[in-house]
Amino acid sequence: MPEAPHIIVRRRRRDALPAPSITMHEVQRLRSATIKDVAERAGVSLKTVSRVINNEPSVHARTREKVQREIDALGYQPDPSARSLRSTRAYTIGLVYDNPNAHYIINLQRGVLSVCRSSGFGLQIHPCDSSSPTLADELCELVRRSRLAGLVLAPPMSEQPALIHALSEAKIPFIRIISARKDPQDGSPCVYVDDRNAAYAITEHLIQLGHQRIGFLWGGREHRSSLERYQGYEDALKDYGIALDRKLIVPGDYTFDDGFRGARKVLALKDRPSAIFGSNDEIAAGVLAAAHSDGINVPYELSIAGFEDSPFSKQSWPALTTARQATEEIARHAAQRLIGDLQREANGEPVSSTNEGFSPELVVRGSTAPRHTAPAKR
Amino acid sequence: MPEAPHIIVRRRRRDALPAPSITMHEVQRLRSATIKDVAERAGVSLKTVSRVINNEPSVHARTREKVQREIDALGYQPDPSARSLRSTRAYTIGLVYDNPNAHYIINLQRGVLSVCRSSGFGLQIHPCDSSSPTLADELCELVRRSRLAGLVLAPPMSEQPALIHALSEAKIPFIRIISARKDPQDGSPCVYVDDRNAAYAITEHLIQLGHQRIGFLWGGREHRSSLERYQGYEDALKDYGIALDRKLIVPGDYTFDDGFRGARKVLALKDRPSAIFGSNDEIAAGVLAAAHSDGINVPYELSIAGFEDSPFSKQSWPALTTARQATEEIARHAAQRLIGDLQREANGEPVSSTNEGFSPELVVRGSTAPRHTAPAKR
DNA sequence: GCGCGAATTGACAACGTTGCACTTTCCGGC
DNA sequence: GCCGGAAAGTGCAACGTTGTCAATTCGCGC
Repeated sequence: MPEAPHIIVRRRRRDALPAPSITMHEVQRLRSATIKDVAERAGVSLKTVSRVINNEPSVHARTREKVQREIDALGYQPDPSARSLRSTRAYTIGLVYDNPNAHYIINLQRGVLSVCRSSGFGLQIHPCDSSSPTLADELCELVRRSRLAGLVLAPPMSEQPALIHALSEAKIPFIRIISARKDPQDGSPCVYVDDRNAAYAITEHLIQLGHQRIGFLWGGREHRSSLERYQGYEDALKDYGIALDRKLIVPGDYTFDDGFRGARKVLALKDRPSAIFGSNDEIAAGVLAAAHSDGINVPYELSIAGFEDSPFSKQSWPALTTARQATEEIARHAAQRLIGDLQREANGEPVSSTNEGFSPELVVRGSTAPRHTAPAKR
Repeated sequence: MPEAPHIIVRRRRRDALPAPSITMHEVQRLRSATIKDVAERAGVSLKTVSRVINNEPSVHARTREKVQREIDALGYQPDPSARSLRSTRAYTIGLVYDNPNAHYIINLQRGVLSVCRSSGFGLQIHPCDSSSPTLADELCELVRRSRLAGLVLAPPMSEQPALIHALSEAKIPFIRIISARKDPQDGSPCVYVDDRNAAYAITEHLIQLGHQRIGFLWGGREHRSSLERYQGYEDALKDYGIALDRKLIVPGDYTFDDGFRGARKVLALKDRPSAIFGSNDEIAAGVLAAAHSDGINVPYELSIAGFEDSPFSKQSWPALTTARQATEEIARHAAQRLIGDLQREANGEPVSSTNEGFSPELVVRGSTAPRHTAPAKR
């Protein structure tokens, strides 16, 4: 009976709670599960459970599954303090983003958080200024101070070579979420999103509706995505044999105001476009406002497409045709990869070397229609 | 020699470092001092050092000084993991929210984060399901597991008496952000936002534009704010001697779809309203879409007002008249109050007893106009 | 069956701190 | 000089996890 004294101690602790007003059942629920609980229920040792939690090798598949079942059943989550006290490893990751867009960030957080929860990592959010010259120092300092195991970098930070280089130098593990057509294979791990392909699909959709003169409003150049989206647009025009008209292409940032201004500009042309592709939904919102304020009927006189599938695109009138980015899922995969690599590295296993890719998908809504449609009479 | 094995292990650990390139001195610096080191040098017990660190009483001034000298000499800093594993005090607060609206959440986070940064606290974000029956357990669990010093509760969690009661019972410090006309003085600390007053201002604005028949679309009843906003509406009608017409008042949730449906309903009335007040911007967006789809000109045939000043309200066409909530500032004050109270309590000082209040302010944009204006001709 | 290396699992200590229950010391009043 | 009680200080266990190393089981060729 080697366990007897231990059990007695546990009893004492529980009885020490304000007993009269709390039933045993409630106490059970208030107290969170530990490895010990899982181990007892699964009929294995503490260490084996620990192995399962940390994805360590040399656990039999059957055992692993049995343990995992109990972990799920109990809703067990490892205690970060205890973990980092005992091992030298850290169990919190950082999510680094600038603040382009609340909806995007929230989904990013959701995705990363869901992985963190299921793998027992903590999450530290870190909004920052992507244009700060001391950003690299700031992040190194953050990692050191908060004992972060690694970083998830959102655009545009993920696309700054100097920053990436500094983090590599400092041996800080990270995963980048970037806009790219295919796996860049540049040696640093990333999750890539094929904006170019999605922009192609949007442009193609407009062309197939009969549009030949399609305006394009750029997003900010600090975002790789703006170039990719432009290239998708260009690719489609080329494939369909439509000549590029520079006058229809306007630089700008990912903002409502630039969308408004850019739209005003191309709509003032003698031979104005019958469709405008805004590089994101906010730009498209600006285009929509410009059209409305000029009394141009959307979509009958002007088709408008955005990019991102933000809430705005569903709530505007007409609702925006756009490209849906599975931000939450992308974030989940990024976090998965980072944490997976961290664990594999800790176990001396080789880390993954191929990067995952996503492609946003075309969502057709009311803001695009065939060219030459008569405006609705009211 | 009960300690012998211990010492051997320590040695081994240190020797395991890449020895050739690191001098003993550097190893010392890499490994941070522990209480044990301080205690040995000061010639007192571990516990006494612990007392000094935590400013506990029952330490002789002479001893305290001696220990403090060694702490300074060694540059000792307590290990947060060990600390929070063993003790109850913590230096991280939690931000608890359901997910109504990305923009609101981001601002909440920003405000809380800015205070956390300046006061050396960590922040743990915790999105959750406000309707979960086990929410109270979940939060207690979260606090325990993540060693949180306290919680910032956003609506609607902040308005669930059962939850508040459970947290109080569990002696978990928290601050609530709630919708209330004035300091509720119910004993639990809060920051209150006078939605009623702001809704009054919006309704008054519509009335002053000449509107007499003003539709009102409710938000979700689980939010105290929806009641407050309704009451502000009612107050204004009463003050201006306008009879309440139940047919103009539609229940619903804080959603686009309910805004759309609600608007359709009141706009189908024989004597339809000339203005509609949606309880938030999302509802107002639905109203706007309904108006557009019915070919009703906004604002000339129908004025629309929202509440919240979300990005949508600036980007829609026409832009929405709304009430601006200084969410970030409110969050900042809430966090300030929580952390301030925690520190005061730890120092044995009295905690603050009066609550702070805010009132959103009217923002007039293009979606509201005087009644009887002729529609713009195009 | 048997032996043997590999795969799997387990026992135990240790991470750095604080809570608890003590013991020792100090001090004032008799 | 002794007593009693408060103040000061101590020792030990425990927090929940992982590292080390040893024990057990498995699979397979003979």
